[in-house]
Amino acid sequence: MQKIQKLPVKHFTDSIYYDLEQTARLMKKLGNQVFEKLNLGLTSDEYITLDTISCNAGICQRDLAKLILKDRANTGRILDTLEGMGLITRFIDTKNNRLVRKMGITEKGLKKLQELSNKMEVHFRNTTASFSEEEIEALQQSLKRFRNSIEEFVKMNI
Amino acid sequence: MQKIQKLPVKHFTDSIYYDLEQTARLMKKLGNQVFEKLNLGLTSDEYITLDTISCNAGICQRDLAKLILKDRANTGRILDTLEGMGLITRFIDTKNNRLVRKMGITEKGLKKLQELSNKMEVHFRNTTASFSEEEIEALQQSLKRFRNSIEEFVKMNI
DNA sequence: AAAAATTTGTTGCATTTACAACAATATTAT
DNA sequence: ATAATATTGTTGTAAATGCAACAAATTTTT
Repeated sequence: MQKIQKLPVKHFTDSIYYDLEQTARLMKKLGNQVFEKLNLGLTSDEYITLDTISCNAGICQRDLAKLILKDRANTGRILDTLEGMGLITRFIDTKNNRLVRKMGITEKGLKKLQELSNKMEVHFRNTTASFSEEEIEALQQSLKRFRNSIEEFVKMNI
Repeated sequence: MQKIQKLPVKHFTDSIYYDLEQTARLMKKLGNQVFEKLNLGLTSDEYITLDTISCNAGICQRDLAKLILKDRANTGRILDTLEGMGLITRFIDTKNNRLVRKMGITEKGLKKLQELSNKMEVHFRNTTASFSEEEIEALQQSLKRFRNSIEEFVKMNI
């Protein structure tokens, strides 16, 4: 007798899509609220971008866009802001024989990043207090597998 | 000796936030692309709303907003559209002695919903093919637990 | 009883976002 | 060699989103 695979989605609010989206939204909102409350001088998106640059030295804009989950246009705009604040520097370089704009974090940016990380540490510690490191790790692995399995079906225009 | 709990976040792209957001984004984009490709006459958000109404008869706008993950304003706008298409009806009722606008799906809406579900079935089946029902279920449970644990820290304004 | 706060939905606006079009350059195909 | 395609970043624009302000009604507080 053949095992019948039930459909993965019956109704939206029972689906994996709903759980994923709601959890992600909640996390994002929490981040935004913490940033607003602490009055740090950066939006959470700017902080995320700065952090990502700090551990991806010499990355180009397009590759950065993929990491921070924004399109090229908006990535450029965020970088304009960070550059204007003197937190990053941008320079022309080549990648695969093509001209690209690469960037790196400045001394000032590094200090800002350190400062913000310290200020936020305690706030974020609360949010995952009831989860062990292992549980979080397992969840991340599961999400990555899930993502990999659908990645091929999605046309990314970045 | 005390066990030292490592911080849950070192860098954004290594964090659970990143994995959640990227997975959710990918899923949403896939949904949008399928809807656009199949030319179904509804956006994916409208479909999701219609589906949610269909299994929550007599729900009011605010409660619906929480389910479809939009704020009250945008939920109202989506409902205007669906009502304009004749897929739902809206009526005044009371809830806790307060006047609210409730809604229900129409015959036409039900037919549309059925039609779209059939058309999309095959497309979504592919995307989770490499996952067993049990794995998906486990992931959903994990996400729900995670969500519950942070829910209290987030101020929802809906 | 009066005042303050809460619930619900709508309107308007400012921000964010996505997407297409473009320019410049390099690679690949014919 | 020429044309077609691909990569990268910017600009412009339309749509989506969130948020604050408002109105109407009810509940809670004083």
